[in-house]
Amino acid sequence: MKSQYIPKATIQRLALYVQVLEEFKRDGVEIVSSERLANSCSVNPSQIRKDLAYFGEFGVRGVGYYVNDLIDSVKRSLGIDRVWKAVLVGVGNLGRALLNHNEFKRRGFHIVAAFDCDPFKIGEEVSGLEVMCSKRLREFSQDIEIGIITTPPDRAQRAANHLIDAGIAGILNFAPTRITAPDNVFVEYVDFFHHIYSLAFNITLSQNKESGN
Amino acid sequence: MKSQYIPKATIQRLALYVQVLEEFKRDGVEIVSSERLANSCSVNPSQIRKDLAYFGEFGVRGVGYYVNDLIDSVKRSLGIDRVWKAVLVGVGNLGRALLNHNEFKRRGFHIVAAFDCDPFKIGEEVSGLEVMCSKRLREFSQDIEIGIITTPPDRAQRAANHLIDAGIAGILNFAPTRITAPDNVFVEYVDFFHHIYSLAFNITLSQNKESGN
DNA sequence: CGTTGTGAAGAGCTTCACAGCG
DNA sequence: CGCTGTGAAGCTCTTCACAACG
Repeated sequence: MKSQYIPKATIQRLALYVQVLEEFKRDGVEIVSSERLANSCSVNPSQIRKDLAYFGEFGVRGVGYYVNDLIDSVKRSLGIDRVWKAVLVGVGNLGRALLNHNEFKRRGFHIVAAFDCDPFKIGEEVSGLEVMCSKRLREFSQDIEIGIITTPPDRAQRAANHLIDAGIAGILNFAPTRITAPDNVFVEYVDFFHHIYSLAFNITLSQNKESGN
Repeated sequence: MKSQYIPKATIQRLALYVQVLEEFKRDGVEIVSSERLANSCSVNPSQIRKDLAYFGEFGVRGVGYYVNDLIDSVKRSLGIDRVWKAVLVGVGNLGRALLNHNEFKRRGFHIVAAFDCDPFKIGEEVSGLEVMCSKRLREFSQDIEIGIITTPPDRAQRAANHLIDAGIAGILNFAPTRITAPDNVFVEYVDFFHHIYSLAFNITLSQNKESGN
């Protein structure tokens, strides 16, 4: 198959598969069937086989998938089989928490610099990095691929502009606001309020259903 | 229209509309057309009109939508026109950052208690709340609707079990692992690594496209 | 024999196009 | 006249069902 167009939803699931497969690996599981993996991910087994088929034939008919090999294959498919260099803009509560979060390094995303425009924060050391003025971002042009925005919403676009000037390839935006970027810069939004709103909606709906009887 | 079944994707977009509409309001915009709102949200205008139609007729033909009224209507539709009581389990870096994050209160989600199973953390005060042993969660049964999990992955299921025992209605899970819960408990996952993986994939793909010519 | 890989069918979501209405 | 609300068309993604094959 090895098709060219891959659904966005497939990519999100692949990230989930990696997570679940790494738990299987930790537990000493060596082989999984699409059915077993599907149960752990709450998706349909065919879905998994189709998702994987976009990238190659990773399984063995009559047997299943070798967990270690499949982890490597999926990581390679996603492009996370190497180190990515990132910078963070906005050293507030959330920014600090992320800088101290070892998981980034463990998963191959190395945060190599931290920026903020608050003069009181500049020069401070957070998690081994000296906080620098956002205007110095351009000096890092050669070095960086992903920018992480953790500023307040009203400064997010300015942070994005600095990152774009520095030639960033992708932006992970934690600020609760839309940002605009040229087409060749990918933007992903992380906003847990959208998730909590979704909870509120579903709970409300189920409560109405109960009392509506 | 006021249909009964509402696509999951619609709910996610409604959360986005609220965000963008509140920015319009801040900027003094009083009326928006579906087209203008659509541009700001990067969606199709018909999509917006259809999404809203699931809940009622909020617009004025020939005019558009009154921003203030629409914010209220969408919030009411989502069930976020009232206060929700929440608790947080896992007072690590991320947990602390969330407890200090005023945005929760501002949006009507009041975190009324914080729990952790580490004896060194119990009794500590974080953002005005005394950290309590997770086993005491049941004492809050009457009072809580949403549980926020910010434990390490290996303790997430235990945290979830405590929350479920306490009769929680929904769980927002920040731990990078799946958790199981009965059908009447809604679970939402927040995992920014899925987003960063998605960036890595798209960047890799576009780079391959360039060099592949 | 059992599980993958995949074309075809089905479901669900998005967009179109225009009637309805202020 | 202009913009909303909506049935119908179009499209994408998911699921089924089974051939392929180790």
